[in-house]
Amino acid sequence: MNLAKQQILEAAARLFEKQGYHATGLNEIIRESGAPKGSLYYYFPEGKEQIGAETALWSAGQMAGRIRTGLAQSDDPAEAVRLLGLGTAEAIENAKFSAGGPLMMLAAESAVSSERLNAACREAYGLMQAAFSEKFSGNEPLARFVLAVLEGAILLSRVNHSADAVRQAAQYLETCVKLEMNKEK
Amino acid sequence: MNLAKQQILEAAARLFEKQGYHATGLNEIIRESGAPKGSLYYYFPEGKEQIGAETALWSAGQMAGRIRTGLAQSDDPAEAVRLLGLGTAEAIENAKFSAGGPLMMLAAESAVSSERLNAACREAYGLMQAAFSEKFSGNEPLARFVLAVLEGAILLSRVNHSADAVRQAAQYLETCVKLEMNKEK
DNA sequence: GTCTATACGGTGATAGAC
DNA sequence: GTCTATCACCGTATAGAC
Repeated sequence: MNLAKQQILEAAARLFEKQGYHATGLNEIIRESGAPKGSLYYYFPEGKEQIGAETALWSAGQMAGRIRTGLAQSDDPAEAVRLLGLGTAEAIENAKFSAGGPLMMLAAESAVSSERLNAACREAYGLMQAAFSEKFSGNEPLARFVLAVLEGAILLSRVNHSADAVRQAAQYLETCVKLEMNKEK
Repeated sequence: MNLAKQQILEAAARLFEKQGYHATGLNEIIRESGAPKGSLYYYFPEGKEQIGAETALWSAGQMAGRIRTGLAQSDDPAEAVRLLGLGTAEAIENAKFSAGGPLMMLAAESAVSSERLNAACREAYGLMQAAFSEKFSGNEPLARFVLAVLEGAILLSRVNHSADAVRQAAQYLETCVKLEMNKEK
């Protein structure tokens, strides 16, 4: 992918994550990106919605990678989830609670209003769910549950400016996953 | 509370829930509310932020009520949570996935940008957490966990236009709560 | 309490030069 | 590929009449 396009995408991701889709202006994205001002509509001819959609998918790819790395810390799926959660909590603190990636914002804001963005977000969450599902021997419902729990906990962490919700969720999740994975055998 | 003010608040709640805080204009709120156009800055002299903050708190009061009613369906906390979750899932379908109340949107969008809105959202979530905590003999961490799970599941339901995530979460949650409540005895 | 008019900045987007 | 000028529109907020 072209450098300027990539810069725009990453700047958009940061801004969407912090303040949301509608609160972020195109000018702001260009300013923050350092990319040439004329290149925005060159690389994203369909405008802001396209930027949102591509940001969602790109960011979900990143997140899926981090999830896989985090889950690789232990062979035991339940413990792996706990460790991933603890790592996420630390990341949230380092990011000063501008956390969870742009996907949460894009997903919430587009769910009812924008067909296209919504479709992209659905696919994006699918990528993340897949990263969990691999670790859970293909148990998709469990993967989706874990994903939902982490998203919810991250939301509360943003609001409370404290990663406690995520740390606690990690703890509870370990139990849930252990239980569910044993049931299968 | 004055009728016009109440109308504005409820219209704002609906719009914030559907499309978010920044995507909703003051004009739109007035149009939707049916309240006199001149009354907006009369009842909300501090403007949009005040509307957001009061909407968050009012809506959280409503939600806390619904949570209490839902949880009253069973004496067993674990089963009560499952029933509340199933009821929520149905409500989401009826609302055509414009779900979860305005609080989720307000919280996500204001977490980093607006000090005042963020404070209101924090308090609002506190009200909801309290409604759970009562049922869990004061177990605040568990209450917060359940709250986080439901918020996360609602987010995924919005994205996927399917209440499945909430139904499944309700199922998993019953197990979690049962486990945690037994541990205490 | 409510209304209208208005200020002023910002929005996403397009056209055409280079 | 990039820039600048410009578009029409919408945002929030205020002033002052009634």
